Parts: sequence; C-alpha cells; structure tokens
Amino acid sequence: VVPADDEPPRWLTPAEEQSWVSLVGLLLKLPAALETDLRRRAGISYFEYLVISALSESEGRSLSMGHLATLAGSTPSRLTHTVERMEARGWITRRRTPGNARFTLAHLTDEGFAFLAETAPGHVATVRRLVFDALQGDDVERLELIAQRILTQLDPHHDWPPRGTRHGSRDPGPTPDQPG
Amino acid sequence: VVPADDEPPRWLTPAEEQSWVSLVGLLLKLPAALETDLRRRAGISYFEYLVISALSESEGRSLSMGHLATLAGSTPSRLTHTVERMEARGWITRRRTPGNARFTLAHLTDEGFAFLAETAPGHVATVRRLVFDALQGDDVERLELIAQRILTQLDPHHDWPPRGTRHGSRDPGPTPDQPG
DNA sequence: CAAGATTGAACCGTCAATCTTG
DNA sequence: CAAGATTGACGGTTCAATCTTG
Repeated sequence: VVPADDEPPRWLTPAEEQSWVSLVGLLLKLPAALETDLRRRAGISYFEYLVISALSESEGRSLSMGHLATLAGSTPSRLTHTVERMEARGWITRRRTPGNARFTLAHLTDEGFAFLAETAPGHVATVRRLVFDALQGDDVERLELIAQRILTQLDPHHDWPPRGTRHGSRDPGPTPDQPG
Repeated sequence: VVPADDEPPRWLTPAEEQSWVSLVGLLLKLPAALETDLRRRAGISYFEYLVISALSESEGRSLSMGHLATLAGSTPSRLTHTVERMEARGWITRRRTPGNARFTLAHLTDEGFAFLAETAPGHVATVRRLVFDALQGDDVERLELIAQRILTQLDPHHDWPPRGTRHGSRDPGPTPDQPG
C-alpha cells in the first residue's frame, strides 16, 4: 500500500458527493444495461459492437489494430484476443499492410457488415429508449458539455471522438451509420 | 442472432449522437482512470473499494451479502468471489446471522477499516481532480439531475443510492466518511 | 532499438447448478 | 419450496514477455 500523497485531504462538498454518487450509479448501471441488451439481442458484448461499428465507419472498412484499439477504448492485447475470436466467426480478417508491414490491418467482411446492419437499429433504439427518452430541455447539450469537460480533464490532449471518424452532419438512413 | 424488433428504426439526431459519443467516451475512460488510480495507489480494484467503502459506512461495519451486492452494483456471485479474496487478506469476515441464519453478514475488520482510512483521502482527491475540478457553474447539479433521469429510465423503481445508506448532510471529517 | 502487434498464463466475472435455511 | 448465498467451470481481460519490422 502506497502511503497517501502529502497533499491535505480535499473532501467533497455535500452537493458534489450527491452528484458523484449518481454518476457512479450511472457508470455501474448503464454499461451493464447496454451489455445485457446486446448480449440478448445479438450475442455479442458492447466492446465487440464498438469494434465492428468503428470498422464499418472507416475508409474501406479497414483500420490498423492500433487505431482500432484507440477507437474502441481498449488495450492492444484485449483487441488482439477479441479480433481473433471475431475472425473465427468470419466477421473480420487481418493482414499486414503491404508496403509497411508493421501495421496489421483489420477489415470488416461482408458477413460482419451484414451482421452489424441487422443489429444496429435495435441497439440505437435501445440507446434512445434508455438515455435520450429520459432527457429534457437542453439536457442533451449539457450532458455533452459536461462529459467533454471531464474527458479533457482526464487527458488534456484528448481527442474524443478521435479525428477522422466523426460522422456528424449526414442524413440518417437505413444503413448502420449511427451504431453508437 | 435475434431479428430486429418490428418498431421502425429510431435514429439519433446529430445533437444526440454527439452527446452519445461523448457519454460513451466517459463510460470507457472514467472507470478505467479510477481503476488505474486505485490499483497503483492501493493495489485494489474499484469494485473492491466500493465494497469496503460501503461496509465502512454501515451500522456496525456489517451488511448482508445481498444488501452489499446491491450497494456495490454487483451480482451475488461476483460479490462472493471478491469477499472470499478480501477475507483471505484479513479485511473482511463473514458469519451467518444469529437468529436468521439465511443471511450472511459481511463485516469490515479493523485492518480493513485502517486500510480504507489510508486509501480514501487519496482516492477522493483523485475524484476531485479528475471530475469536479473540471466542472463549472451549475454543472455539478445538472450532472446529478441528468444522471438521475437516466437511472430512473433504466429502472423506474430505482433507488440509487439505496436507502438507509445515504450520508448526506454530515460534517466532512478526517475519517473516511466520503470514500466516493 | 523503437513501434506495432501478439502470446500465454494468471486473474477475474459470469452463468447455471447446488446447497442451506425458514 | 422460495430466499439467500455459494460453487465450479468457462470465457474474457490483464500483464509481462516476446516477436517482427523499419
């Protein structure tokens, strides 16, 4: 056990503590709800969904393992193991980048894309039902602002969503363009 | 793969999608940052911290396994395995409730409490630094309101924080009363 | 040698089956 | 038999060590 830093303790105010308790509740329960929904709807984890979703939105449905790890918020190792399994299911292929064989390019197959296209609408509906149906007024904008402020504090050089993958102002359509 | 529900797809508006992407970023990165902090500061997971923290705030530093599972947002099984490990470290003991032996009462030992007392101030300081130092104006109150709205949507009968454990309006002090 | 990625073992969480008490 | 809790096997994540390419 490392001894406490020698700063004096900085407790939370009552208002901050209430807020913190609610935020912890959200961190515990919302991911669990998303996991449950995807597991029963499609038999995959939320992390697997993020992986194929990120690939589906990228140029040529391909990304280097490193970039994909960043997009899915994971370690390289976790991604390798997961992609291995999804490769076995025929949803992803991997090959060394020709010309620069240091990079491994993960590619979403047609089967993988078709699977995502089946899964995404139901998942987006769940997100809408669980999150956005509960919000009012300018809650949506405030939530984004507050989340961004915390993300910036976590990593001042943060880049979330990472550049080159934003898909902001296009028409919504029947293709899985907004898999969340 | 279960076919999609037969509701028509309900996509997100651009504003909602931006907000959702930011929230997903927060769900991915904030728990990871808390885990990292506690792991290197105290060698425990955030879940283990929640467990001893909940016990420390309860009457007699004891709770039934079921109640403790609710407080820590976990399944009974996960809690059993975790408490087993913490029992081996001497931080928790378990015994059947005398009189009603269906309940197993988990109890935080003096060693466990001392460990928490060492760990809590640094952890609270981290929470303050990572989250509240980034917030301005009425962000704190809005965050609580928004989190509560989503929690209610997730579970209309929700009770978070669960009743009988709220420690709202006491003086902050040098004991680990606010371990987050 | 550094960057990108993978490997394998240990660790942890999940799930279904089981045990115990009232 | 239902509620509370535990068990053990399985599957996924983490961590440190390793492999490969430029």
